[in-house]
Amino acid sequence: MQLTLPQRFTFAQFKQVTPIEPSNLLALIVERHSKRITVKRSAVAQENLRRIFESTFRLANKVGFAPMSLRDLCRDTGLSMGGLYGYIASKDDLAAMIEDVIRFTSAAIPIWFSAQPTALERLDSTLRGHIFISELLRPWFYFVFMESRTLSASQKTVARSSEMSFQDELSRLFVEAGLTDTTNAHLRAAHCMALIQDWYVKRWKYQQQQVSVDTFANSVCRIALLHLNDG
Amino acid sequence: MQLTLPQRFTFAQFKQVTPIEPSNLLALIVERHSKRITVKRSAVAQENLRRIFESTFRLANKVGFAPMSLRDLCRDTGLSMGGLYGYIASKDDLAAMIEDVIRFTSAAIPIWFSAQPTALERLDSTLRGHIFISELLRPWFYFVFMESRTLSASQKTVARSSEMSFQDELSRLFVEAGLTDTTNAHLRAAHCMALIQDWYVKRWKYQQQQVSVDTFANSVCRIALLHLNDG
DNA sequence: GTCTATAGCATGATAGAC
DNA sequence: GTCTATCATGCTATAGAC
Repeated sequence: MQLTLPQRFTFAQFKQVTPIEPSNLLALIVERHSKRITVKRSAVAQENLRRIFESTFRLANKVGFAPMSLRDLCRDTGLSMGGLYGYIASKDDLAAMIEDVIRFTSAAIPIWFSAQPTALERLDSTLRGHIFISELLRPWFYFVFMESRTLSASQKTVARSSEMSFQDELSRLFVEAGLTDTTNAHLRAAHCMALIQDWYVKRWKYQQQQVSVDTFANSVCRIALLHLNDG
Repeated sequence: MQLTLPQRFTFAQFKQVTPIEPSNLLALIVERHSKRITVKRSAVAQENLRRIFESTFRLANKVGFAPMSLRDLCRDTGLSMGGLYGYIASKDDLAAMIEDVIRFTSAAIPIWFSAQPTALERLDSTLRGHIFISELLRPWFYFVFMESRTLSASQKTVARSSEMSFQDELSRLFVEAGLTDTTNAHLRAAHCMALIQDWYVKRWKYQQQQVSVDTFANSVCRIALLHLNDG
């Protein structure tokens, strides 16, 4: 699916056309995990899942996912221990469901803007798209950033290759936009990833300085696209 | 204490003059926590502490600090549960000792280069200094980055104000170097922090791309100092 | 579909021997 | 200064009532 947006679009403009947003995520998750979720009425399932994820983010961001007990999660969601296990297979499975959302989302972004005419426009849009979707799904992105290192070796490989595939996409766009030195293109792409991740990882900093998401996106795009012809 | 180094110094040059390095950290820690550490012979204490930190970094980076059990830590260090408590007051205290090292180090960096003649040189040196010291003490920096969010509210405040005081120092240097827009200076300083943190947080990425610490430092300094006169 | 009750186990910390 | 043994607590996950 491709998105139609003006050049240098704003967060407000993005919000109106994005196919992925908090309110339709739950239906997606219920569908992708229908084998596991025993609750049949979709509306009930979505509401309880919404509470489960909301509570998980609140508790995990306060004490970390591993120390967060399922008893705390039950108290916070209003579910019982037994009830909770109608929605998740295990505590690890809960983390894997969240991971899956981010992997799915990250893979979708470059496709949204693949039809734009110039490499510079695709670059600018892809960066903005990533920043804006991470703003909409901030707790999900934050969770995956912080918890992915504690996954099993095989899951960690999947998480890293998902991140690298987005970074490689940026790299290719830099080359298309005129960066002939591929080592430099890789490094610049890594820098872009680092800047964007900072937006959802160190949010307290930008809140404190009252930096808006549009100001931030403009700043990142400016750095990324600067001097694209002198290496 | 101030350091004498050439402009755009390399990691090899930095290593020869840095007052903080892995081999003298332990003496510093023993001194700063002498009230708590019951072991009197300093050589024994330092060797056991070295093993405790080494094992903590290995285990915490594999499964996280909270899920790491003190039994695992004992198995890895060769100490018994009782023996371990001669060195740490509690599991939380162990994390606080590591935090303290990074706070102490981060506060020292700007002073090392405060006597350099121009703001541009101070900026370049301060950035390199931070990158190179985080290379030397990578496990320590990584641990604090990952675990500081799970600290108590008061400890979290201390950690954040330590990070902000370094960032504000960068901000001031940007203004001295000609950035008249202070909002822009703050944003640029935050970007610098994000890029540097990426060096020790996502090391696997740079190893995979075979980027050396000197190449990385040059790239960050280039971005940081670019167009310092056009905002 | 959701609850209560509990099995089975691992944890952080300490007491006291040597 | 380091050990072994032990305590009290809290955990994940499940069984079975309703």
